[in-house]
Amino acid sequence: MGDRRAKIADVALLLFIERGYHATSTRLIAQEACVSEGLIFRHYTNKEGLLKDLLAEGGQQMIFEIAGFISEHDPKVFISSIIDFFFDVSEELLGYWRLKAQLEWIKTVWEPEEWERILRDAVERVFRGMGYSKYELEAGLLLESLTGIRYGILRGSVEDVRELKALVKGKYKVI
Amino acid sequence: MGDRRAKIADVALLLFIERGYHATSTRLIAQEACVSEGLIFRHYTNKEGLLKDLLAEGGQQMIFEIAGFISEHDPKVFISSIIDFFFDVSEELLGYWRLKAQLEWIKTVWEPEEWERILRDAVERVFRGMGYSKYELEAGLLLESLTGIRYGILRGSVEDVRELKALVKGKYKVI
Amino acid sequence: MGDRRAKIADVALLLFIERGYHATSTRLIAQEACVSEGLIFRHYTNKEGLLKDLLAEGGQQMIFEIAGFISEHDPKVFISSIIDFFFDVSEELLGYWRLKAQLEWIKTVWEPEEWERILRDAVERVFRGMGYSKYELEAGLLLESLTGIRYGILRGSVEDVRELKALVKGKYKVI
Amino acid sequence: MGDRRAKIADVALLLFIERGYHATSTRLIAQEACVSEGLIFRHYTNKEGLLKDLLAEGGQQMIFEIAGFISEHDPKVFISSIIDFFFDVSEELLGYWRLKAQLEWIKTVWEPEEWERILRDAVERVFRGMGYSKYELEAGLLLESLTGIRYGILRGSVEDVRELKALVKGKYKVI
DNA sequence: GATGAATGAGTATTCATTCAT
DNA sequence: AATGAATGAATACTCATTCAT
Repeated sequence: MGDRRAKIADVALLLFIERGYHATSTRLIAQEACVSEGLIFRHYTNKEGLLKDLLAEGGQQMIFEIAGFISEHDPKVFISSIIDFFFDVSEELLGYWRLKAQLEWIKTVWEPEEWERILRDAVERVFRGMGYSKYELEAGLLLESLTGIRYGILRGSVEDVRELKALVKGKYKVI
Repeated sequence: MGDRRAKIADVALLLFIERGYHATSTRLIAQEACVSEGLIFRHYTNKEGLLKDLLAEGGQQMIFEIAGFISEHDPKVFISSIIDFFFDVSEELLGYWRLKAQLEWIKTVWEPEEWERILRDAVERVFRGMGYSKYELEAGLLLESLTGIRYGILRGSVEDVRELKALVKGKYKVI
Repeated sequence: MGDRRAKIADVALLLFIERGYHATSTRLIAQEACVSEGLIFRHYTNKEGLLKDLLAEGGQQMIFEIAGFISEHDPKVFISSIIDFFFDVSEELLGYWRLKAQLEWIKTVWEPEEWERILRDAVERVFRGMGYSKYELEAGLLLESLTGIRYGILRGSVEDVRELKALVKGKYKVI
Repeated sequence: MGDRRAKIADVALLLFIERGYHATSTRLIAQEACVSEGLIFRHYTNKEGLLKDLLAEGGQQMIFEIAGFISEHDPKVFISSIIDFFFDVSEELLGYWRLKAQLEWIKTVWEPEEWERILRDAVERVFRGMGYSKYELEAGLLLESLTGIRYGILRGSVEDVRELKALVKGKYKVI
């Protein structure tokens, strides 16, 4: 009953995160999703196809979230928003982040996702607008630092997320 | 000739990084190391044992590198050193970083390595010594940001490493 | 549109010949015939049932072709006709021949088809009528040789079919 | 104990003949050969590799058998020998013949084996030496007919092999 | 220490077939 | 008559690991 394809995707995301993509067998996915193993391959060409689908969907949601503040004109509001974006990991996208984090290190050459390029462009534009001469460097620093923090949050090594966010916003004088 | 065990370890590290731990077969390791597959299991109980050994050895080297600045009393020198530590990835430890990055996201519960605890303690101590009231938060911010930057360096998303380091040192007024 | 059953049969025959019976999936048949996979099993109980149907239909056509000369009384005309029959593979029966050739070697015990028995009986009768003492042997020689030639034609190892036919007819003095 | 690789090859040949290449699973081969399924793939890259090996080995034996009469100068002896070659299927090569017969019809484009080319060249040379103007045609007729007869023998449709051979030799006046 | 043949459990994927619609 | 989602068993092949030598 209902959408088995979605069920497969949900279960797969969960398992990929827990055990890693390679360590998760299609048999396990099928068992946990209560479907036959064959059904996975009717809905997705490949195990890799299933993975890519998961990543693509997450990427789309990411772009949607970013769209909310990307055209903000007030630099202070923009920077505050982007800090929120990295600190407040929505339940929905939590899986995507973890999956991405896991896969990023396997392929030798890393290719930024679309949303990452969009974000970097926007941050650079804002910093240039604020008169920074080294706006690219400043953008890089902000984004890499925020990414590091987000990884810390995902990993659980950041104890007080709210306070840390306040600290970062303070450094950028946007609170 | 000579130390086949070391050859196995070297090759394994390289392959684990390139293709991922799970996607690297012991057969491939043996082939690339020009030894028999059986020999791997004479030197290491397991494929997992080989992995753990690699991580442990890297961790030891990490502690050794940290030891160079951990007891530094001058806060400025200390902070400058820790920034150097994260920015200047020694050729030798590059593999360890990549391997760690890859594996960090598979286990659900993340356990900090010994060197990570040592480092955090030291940073907190220094910040407290400098009179920061929220020294733990400041330590967290520095470490997560630097980790993010290091990941950025590893994956190639930081264009000008030297300039970025100068920028960070400038922010902490240690240059 | 119209006769989907026939469409399935046509496509199946083609694919069985090209790729072999076992290497042809019902899915592929369905795709190429532009019908759903399920429909195959409405019209034929089995994949094997489909195969048997194809063979049976070919066998019937074979009998029909043979009927044209089987009751010929003049031995010269009869022999000439049977040589024509083996040399001039009608477009329609080409698929049947190929399919038969392919399957003949899989079952350990080979059972001659009805048309093969009819043919052998007729040839033996004619040779006996011509006064051959070893008419069975002569019939066997003619039929096995012609079968060999037909296989040669099918696989393309006979370069000049027309000339070879003339040669054979000459040997039997029926030209 | 002993040569498991040879055991695998023997069993595989037998099964391929009985049930057909595609209908024979590697699992079955392993079971019948009393080895693990994995071992097949240590000795042969592929199931197809195993098949090719079988065919290649048979082809080599074929060339060896042909070598016995290929340089015969007396046309009568040569023709007599080649007829023997097709009529007296050695126990050892029986499997090869059946396997070849089975596979010949699956691939669309048929490529003659080395021994087939050697044989055809030799027969043409002999017929030319005998003064036949259409020596190529005569060679083709002999070879295709003999192939047909051999298939008949393999299939069991030739009742008295010895007598048929005498009949053929008589036609070519080599007895 | 070192080999390489051997294994058995496991892998992703495909198969013919069924069945509710 | 016709579909297409769904299945479970089977497929070729790979894996980490063992063990006699």
